[in-house]
Amino acid sequence: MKSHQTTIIDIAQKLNLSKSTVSRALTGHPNVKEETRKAVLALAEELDYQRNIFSISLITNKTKTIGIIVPEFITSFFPQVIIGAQEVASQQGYNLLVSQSNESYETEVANAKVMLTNRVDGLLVSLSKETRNFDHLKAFHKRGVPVVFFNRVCEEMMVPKVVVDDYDAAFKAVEHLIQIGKRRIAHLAGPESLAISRKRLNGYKDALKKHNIKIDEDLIISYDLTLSKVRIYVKHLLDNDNPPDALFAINDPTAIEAIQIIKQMGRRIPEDIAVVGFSDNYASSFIEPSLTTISQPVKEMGEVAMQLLLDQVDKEMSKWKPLVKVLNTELIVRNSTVKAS
Amino acid sequence: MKSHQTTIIDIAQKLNLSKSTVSRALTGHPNVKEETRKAVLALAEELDYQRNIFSISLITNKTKTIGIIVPEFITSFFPQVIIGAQEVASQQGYNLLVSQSNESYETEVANAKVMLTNRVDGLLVSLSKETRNFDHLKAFHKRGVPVVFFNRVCEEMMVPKVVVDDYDAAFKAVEHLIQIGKRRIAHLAGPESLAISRKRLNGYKDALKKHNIKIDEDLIISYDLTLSKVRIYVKHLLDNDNPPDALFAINDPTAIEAIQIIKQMGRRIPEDIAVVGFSDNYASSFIEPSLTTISQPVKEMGEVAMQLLLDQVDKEMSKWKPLVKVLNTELIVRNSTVKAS
DNA sequence: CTGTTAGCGCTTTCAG
DNA sequence: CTGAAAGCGCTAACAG
Repeated sequence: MKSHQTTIIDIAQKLNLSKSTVSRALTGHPNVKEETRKAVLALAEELDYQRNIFSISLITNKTKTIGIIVPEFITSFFPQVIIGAQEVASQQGYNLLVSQSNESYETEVANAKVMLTNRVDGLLVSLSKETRNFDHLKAFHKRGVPVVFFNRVCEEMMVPKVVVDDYDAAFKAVEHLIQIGKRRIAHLAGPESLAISRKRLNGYKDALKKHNIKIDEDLIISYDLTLSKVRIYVKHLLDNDNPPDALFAINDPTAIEAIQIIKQMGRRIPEDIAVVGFSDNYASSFIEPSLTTISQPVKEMGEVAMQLLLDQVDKEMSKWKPLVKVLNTELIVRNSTVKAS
Repeated sequence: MKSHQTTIIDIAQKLNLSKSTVSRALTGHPNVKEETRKAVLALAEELDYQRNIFSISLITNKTKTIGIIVPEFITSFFPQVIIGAQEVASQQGYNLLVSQSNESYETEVANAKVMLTNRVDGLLVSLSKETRNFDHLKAFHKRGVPVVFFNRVCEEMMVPKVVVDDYDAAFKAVEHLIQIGKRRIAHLAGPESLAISRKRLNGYKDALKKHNIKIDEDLIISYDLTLSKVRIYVKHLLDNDNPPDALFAINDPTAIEAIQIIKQMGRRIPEDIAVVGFSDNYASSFIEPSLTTISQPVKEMGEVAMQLLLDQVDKEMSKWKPLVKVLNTELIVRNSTVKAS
């Protein structure tokens, strides 16, 4: 005795109606006698009828589902973006298929394939740190499925993107360090493959230039975001004849890791070395000392990205516009640079 | 010029074969001449053919998709469970449809509906703090879709569950506080609707009983997990003639919040008041003082839950077994109870 | 307002 | 080994 799903046919038979009439009643088509409609709706309710999404998708070639691929959701950044995206999507009748690449290119490709197989109507992506080839994402365009990037964007694809002004934010962060009197400012940078790494690095460099501080390449360390490696770099920087008096980290998890190591090494923050992060993660306000950082409007980022994407869905490809939205950032000054009095 | 998806018919025509033969070649059916198979596979590759999942689901009534509903993914707990679940699922050819209830009963119901509409083959759930009615989940059973709970389980449904021994873990935590000399131990408990709240509360009480400490109901505060309210309760507890000398919090986010407030109030941790949490979140090791807590095998929880679920999928309902797996916990002693020497 | 018919793309008998 | 035909559940013309 297998459980049978109620179908339109079941309802049609019991009510002695044609399938099409039942279908019309169920979909709110005008040409149905009020009485008939009520009878159908009542029976549908009673039998717990549920439209079969597959037959509909088979006909319409639409799924009302948006895919989203993020690098990770251990730190609070991406989850909050997802919350924003989720909200906008469900308002407009779309579901979200969420997956995480785990910062691996291979997994990202696999995820993309799943999205393609499940025929998402659109795709939201923030790239893994390893991604340098974008064929798996271009495949969506070949199929007429719009793609929108956020945070970690692909520069070679002309599609909508939602970012913050990473250059400007980094500039602000470093200038802040200079203003509190720091001169030897180190930068723990991200991998060059990511545009955000390059932009933040440029902001760092230009802030130094503006204040006539010579750029010391020894103070710039580019790493692959594997947190366990931060220890090596921080030790390398501090166990030096001429150690830095400040550290600008590519992101908050890196900064938090660095702070712990600096403390273990017995240096004072911010007196010996000030620290600035990027993104204002959940933990950044209560690590000790609390972390000065750049806050990004995370939820808004998800909302805007989803809206940009939904604006493309259902439009012809030729009408797609590669809009780039730049959201505002804010420097949050905390104890890792300026001690509370 | 709309983009046309390659179909079996396209391939059949170009190769002058029947649809069925192409289909057989594509699905690895034995009765196909090697030569034919190769030709089909080659052309499929060339034309970037992709099986239409809807027609298949329409026939098989399966989606190879598992749904998972969690209360939130801001703290690191649930994301890590999801990672474990994801891994097991994809190994066995299943995709994951992730959604979060945001601790709201209504949203959980809406999410469940989405899962039902998308015809997931199985559902993994950790309940929202508000959920007291389970009709939206029982609906899955009516449709022959298996459900497995983890962490926040539903006691009235006889389905597989993956939990830790919350009673025992709480007992261990409180006994640890007693062993370091604490006697007035407060408990910031979770809402009564959640079984984990009740079990941890019982563990707390029984540990006190075992050591002949009278239970003081004034020291037990049950709250709804809204972090912003922790301030009120901690103040209430400490601004007292006879304040507690220890606090056992229902979970780590609560404990972390409490620690910050206790510090702001100028009390010393652990001398004046020791703090213990539950779950070993990402931030717990680096808050200051670092948090003594109960660690749960989060990733394993996801893996086991998914395996239990997949064991039901494809089996007849009559053969489902409501296994309950209890995973091991470990007390992690850190500076919030015992100062590092 | 209602019924009939023809598919959406695929798998699965049943015949060779 | 291959082909023809039926049909999964629904919608969308086309006729009344």
